Amino acid sequence: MVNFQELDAKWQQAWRDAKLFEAEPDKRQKFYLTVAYPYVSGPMHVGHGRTYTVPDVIARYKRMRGFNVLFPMAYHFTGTPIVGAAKRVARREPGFVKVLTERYGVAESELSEFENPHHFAAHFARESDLSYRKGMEWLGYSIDWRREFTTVDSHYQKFITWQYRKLYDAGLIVKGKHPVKWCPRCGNPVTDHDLLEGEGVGIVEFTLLKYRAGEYILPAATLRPETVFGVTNLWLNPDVKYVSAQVGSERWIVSEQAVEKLRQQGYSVEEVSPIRIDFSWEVEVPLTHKRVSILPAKFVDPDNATGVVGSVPSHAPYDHVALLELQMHPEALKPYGISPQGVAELKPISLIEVEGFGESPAIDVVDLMGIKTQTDPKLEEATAEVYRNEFAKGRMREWVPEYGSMPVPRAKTAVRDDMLAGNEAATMYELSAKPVVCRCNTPVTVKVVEDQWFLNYADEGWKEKARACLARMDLVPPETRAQFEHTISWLHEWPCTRSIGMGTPTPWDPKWMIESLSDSTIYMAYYTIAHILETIDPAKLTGEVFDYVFHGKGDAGSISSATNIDRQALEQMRREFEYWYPLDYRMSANELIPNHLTFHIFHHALLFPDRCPHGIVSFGMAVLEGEKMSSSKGNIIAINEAVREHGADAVRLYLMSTAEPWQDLDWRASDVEAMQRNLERFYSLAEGIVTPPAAECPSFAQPERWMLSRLQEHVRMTTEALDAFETRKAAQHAFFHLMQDLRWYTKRARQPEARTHVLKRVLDAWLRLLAPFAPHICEDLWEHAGGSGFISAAPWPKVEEGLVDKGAELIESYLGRVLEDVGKILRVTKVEKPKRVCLYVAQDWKWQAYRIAMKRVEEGKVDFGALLREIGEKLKLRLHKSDLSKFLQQAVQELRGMPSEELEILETTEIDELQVLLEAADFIREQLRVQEVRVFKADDAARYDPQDRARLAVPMRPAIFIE
RNA sequence: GCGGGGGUGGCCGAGUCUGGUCAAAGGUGCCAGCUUGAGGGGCUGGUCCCGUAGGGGUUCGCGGGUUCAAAUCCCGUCCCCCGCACCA
Repeated sequence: MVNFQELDAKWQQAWRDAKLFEAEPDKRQKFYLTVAYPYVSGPMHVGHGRTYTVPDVIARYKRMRGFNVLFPMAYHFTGTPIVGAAKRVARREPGFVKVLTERYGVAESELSEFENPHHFAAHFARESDLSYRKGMEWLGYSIDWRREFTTVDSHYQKFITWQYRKLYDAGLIVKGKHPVKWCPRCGNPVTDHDLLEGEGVGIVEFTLLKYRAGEYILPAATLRPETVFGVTNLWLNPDVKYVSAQVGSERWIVSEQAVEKLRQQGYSVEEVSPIRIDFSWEVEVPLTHKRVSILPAKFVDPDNATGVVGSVPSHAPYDHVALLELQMHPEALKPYGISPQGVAELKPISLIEVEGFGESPAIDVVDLMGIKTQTDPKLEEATAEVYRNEFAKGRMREWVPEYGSMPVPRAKTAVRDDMLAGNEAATMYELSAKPVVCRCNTPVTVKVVEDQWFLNYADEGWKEKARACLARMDLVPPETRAQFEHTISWLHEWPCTRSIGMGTPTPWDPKWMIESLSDSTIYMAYYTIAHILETIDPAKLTGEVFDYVFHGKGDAGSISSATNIDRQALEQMRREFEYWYPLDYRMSANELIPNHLTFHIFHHALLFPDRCPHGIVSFGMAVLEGEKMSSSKGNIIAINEAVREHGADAVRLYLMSTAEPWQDLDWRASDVEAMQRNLERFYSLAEGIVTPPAAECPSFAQPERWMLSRLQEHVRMTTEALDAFETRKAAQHAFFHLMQDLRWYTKRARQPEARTHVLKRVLDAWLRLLAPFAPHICEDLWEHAGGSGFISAAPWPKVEEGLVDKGAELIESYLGRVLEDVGKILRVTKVEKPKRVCLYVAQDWKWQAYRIAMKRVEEGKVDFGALLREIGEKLKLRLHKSDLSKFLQQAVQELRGMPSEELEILETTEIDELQVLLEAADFIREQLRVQEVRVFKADDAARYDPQDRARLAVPMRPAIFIE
């Protein structure tokens, strides 16, 4: 049994000692690839294992192809989740603490240190046995660790400062306001990680339509401003406490609960006093200036927006049902002094037409769902149904002034914008669902943050640059291009600063931090100089330094004297950057295309216009036994545990051979175990090949020619696959398919010396093909086999065209088919122990006729009669026309179904069936476990053929007789 | 809804662009035989249905079409997954 753990450690140490992966600029062609650095909010799990093994395999492959490869790694600390996790420790949340202590091996006594986010992050980045650094080392990644950094290092912060100064100076950063989820008690914005309840809840924008009633304004909240043309009345809830308040220069009436929310959203709200609603008021609808009455409705929720709602019964199920109830129970109106007659006369006004619905979609849906009261919970669903259909398929009706026949989405924004412009409306944000509760147990609200900074991805000039960059890029898989293009068009202002979390202070407004996605767009450039920067006092890293290194501005001498940085260090950085950049391939998750990866393109297009990245490889997701993983809940397989159990190479090979990088990967423990066994088998097989002394090179027989030809095929396929990042396909050829061919060969081989020679030759190439996937085992076997140096630095095998032998392959598949046919017969006839197998190969005239037919088939249409005549004349056959015709019919049909490639091989190969079968007779006998195999020509008068089978013989298909 | 991707044998998945070698690679699971100190490992064979001669039948979400020929091309239809932002 192999001790993989020992073997892994041995070679990892050897690589370290040899500084094998420390990349320095030199004369060779470079290959620079990066993968998204990990966000370290927990241990490295098998999903990360896949993500980071792919670039390592590619890096190792490219190195063997002779490239000078740079593969660096860093850690992302920026943002809030790590801070959030530290807070959870500080609160000693039982579930979270349990995961940390029981699952992730954090000692109880250390917990207090984990209240510090830096400690928390550093622990999972480097310290823990489950950390990324250890995981990557244990997996044997060929990373240049000298360039490692974290995004909160002061050197990195200087780099981000430079980047954002540049963007700011380019006028691509704009100021604005935007709504965030906010915890009033913590006084902070909150993210999903900070929530006790309400994960994934969004923020929706309400338009407040200003209904006028004398001196008052009743701001009715709606998600659908375009329906203002269908308003029949206003709803207020008689059980709700309303207040009047001075909002700017206006006097608003809103629910008590709305006051604080309005304030948080930037409204000045003063002189708040309770007010009794007088339901006899009439109000004036904005835009249409129609006068409508106020009616009581229980469904109006004071906690939702303003607690004032306009009624559009034709298009809002709630409104329709509430109105219906009032019309059926006029007595309910009495306490409010409302005339039942007026209510009875209210009719829904239809203003949107929707295919597949009648006059009023709301009424249709309510009827269909059998909803009777405004407290029916099904109303939510009905509302969603109506909104969805109207938004997707609806058009404004012809009669609607100005907006007539407009599609609903356009009318919606047009009406809103026009009303806002005319001060007939205002905007208010609200959570899309409730409750949303902060971890401090306080309900979350929406706050409008003022003077937020945005990256202006809406800038057309910038978009154009990004598009130009994208157009030159290689995207893997190519289908992602549409997604990138779409994202570039659709992306607009992105809030790039935050008030909480870790990160770099915004250079011109240090109370803000650069947000985490925004500080991870060009760090690939940073890697090129990271190890040199480390030797420099960060205080000296002015903008001029980076201008020189990245843009070649100024000269090293004057910058050196201005900053006191060693001139050589400056020049070296410039050299490194010029050598390595642009980046060759960037790898990341495909779910990041809509932000991270597209930002990456935008920022490069602007800051490194001449050094745009060459390509992006987008990865699929990873799941665990079909289930999603979550590190905060602990239901993950830590990659380090898997490596300890199965060895690095089994894990690597498993991850690479199960799915292509862009496909989703499902980690299945039982399959990983199987892979480990496969590798053990491989190891002992290889040892068996290595051990015997090398044999002289005798002449090759058919099995040898076949094996060496197959090897070339696998070399070719593996190479092509890796060039296309198809790790799965590559692994299939480099491991499984080659293994299978080798099994066949060992059965087929007859001469021991040739066998030893060929096996050693195959293994030499095989180890190198497999080295990117299973580097530890391959190093070990390489050493045993007497290979020179590290296999990690050995040249990649080349296809030896001279060994490609399609004829030998044809013969071997012919043999395989004969064997299969005999096997089939044995099975069907249930003959247990056959005594004798006789094979009859087609007589010469059949072959001659076959070859003529082959030519005609290759030319295209076959005139059967002409073919029959041609053959008759040429061969001067003395046999029944019907025999020839029958044979030809079958032959032509078979030939027609043959792919042209195979037809060509068949045509150019002289194959002597009799000879082939005679030589393979022993082999066939062994395989079928029969006593005797006899081979005849079908027209051999002396043949043994008691059942006259021989007449069935066809070229490439001998007749068979079994006793 | 918008944008992107996908539905293949017990399971995972290749094959689809460029129609024919496709009853459909490979892995895994299951069954049988051999091997071995073992029910563990290795090796060999089988694994849609029927068949005592290499054959036939029915299959690649569903329905239709094009073609000598369709898992592959076209039309329709159902279902699943991912992203839709201020979050890594």
